[in-house]
Amino acid sequence: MTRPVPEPLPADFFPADCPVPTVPVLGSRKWAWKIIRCLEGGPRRFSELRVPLVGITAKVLAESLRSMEQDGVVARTAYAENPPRVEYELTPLGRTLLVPMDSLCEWGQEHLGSLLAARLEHERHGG
Amino acid sequence: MTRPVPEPLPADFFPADCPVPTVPVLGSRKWAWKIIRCLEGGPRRFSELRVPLVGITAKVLAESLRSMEQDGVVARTAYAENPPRVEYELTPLGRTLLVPMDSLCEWGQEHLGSLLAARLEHERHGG
DNA sequence: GGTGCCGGTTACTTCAACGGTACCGACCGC
DNA sequence: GCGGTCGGTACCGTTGAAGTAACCGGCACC
Repeated sequence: MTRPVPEPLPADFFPADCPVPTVPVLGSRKWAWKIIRCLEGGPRRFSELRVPLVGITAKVLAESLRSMEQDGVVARTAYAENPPRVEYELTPLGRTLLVPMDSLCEWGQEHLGSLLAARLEHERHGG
Repeated sequence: MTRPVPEPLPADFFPADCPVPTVPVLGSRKWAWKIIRCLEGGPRRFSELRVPLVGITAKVLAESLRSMEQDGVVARTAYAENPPRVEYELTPLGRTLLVPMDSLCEWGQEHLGSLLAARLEHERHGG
């Protein structure tokens, strides 16, 4: 192994169209990925989503859905009925997210425990 | 098409050990994934990392590295030399993150443009 | 003794996401 | 007119990550 960091990293190591920022763009919302999972099986109503998303408030769910609608991954359909009915579903673009999400979930199943354990370890030691 | 949402989602749709929360746990730090990419090729020094991470400040880089060290994905080695030398590298656990990251990057290369375009679209109309 | 390098730290500010509570508008049945 | 359902909005506070700016200790070089 005579390959101990051959060359330094250049300032343009990340090109302008680099997809790495994808992760923080997508991952910043706490509930977004759970919502995507809930919509995987078909359209769901607002109050129907609140059942599996234990602990979410109406406000946060509405905010998350609006932002996902804005991103084009979720479609909102309001029916002029009474009582009101609103359905949310994944767009084709939203469905494409299932692939990387599965990959992340697979990682989580194998390694998330180690990571959280290490995090708790340091919390105990460092205070 | 007689399958329009057959059954409602149960309250325990997400099991306690569900890996979906992996995403916000990992994705919350803006620079973490870029740092991982920088360390992919081998150990790097603190100031060496600042070159490709255009715009990061020493404080944020130090914070990010500490938190990643705490999570067990990065290892820090300080050498008692002068001027001081500190090297950071991926742990085996950190290397396992390259797989889901590649998956997300692949998604980003195909679809991140659409998402950002949709986001800007709504900013113009609604903003 | 002054300057610079390296790898930081500290204090302060800003900002987005989250959480909690309260309330709304329409229409129904009583 | 009263309450209930559905799908929200308004207001307010908290938190955690990011950004800005200033400074530090140790040594080497001049």
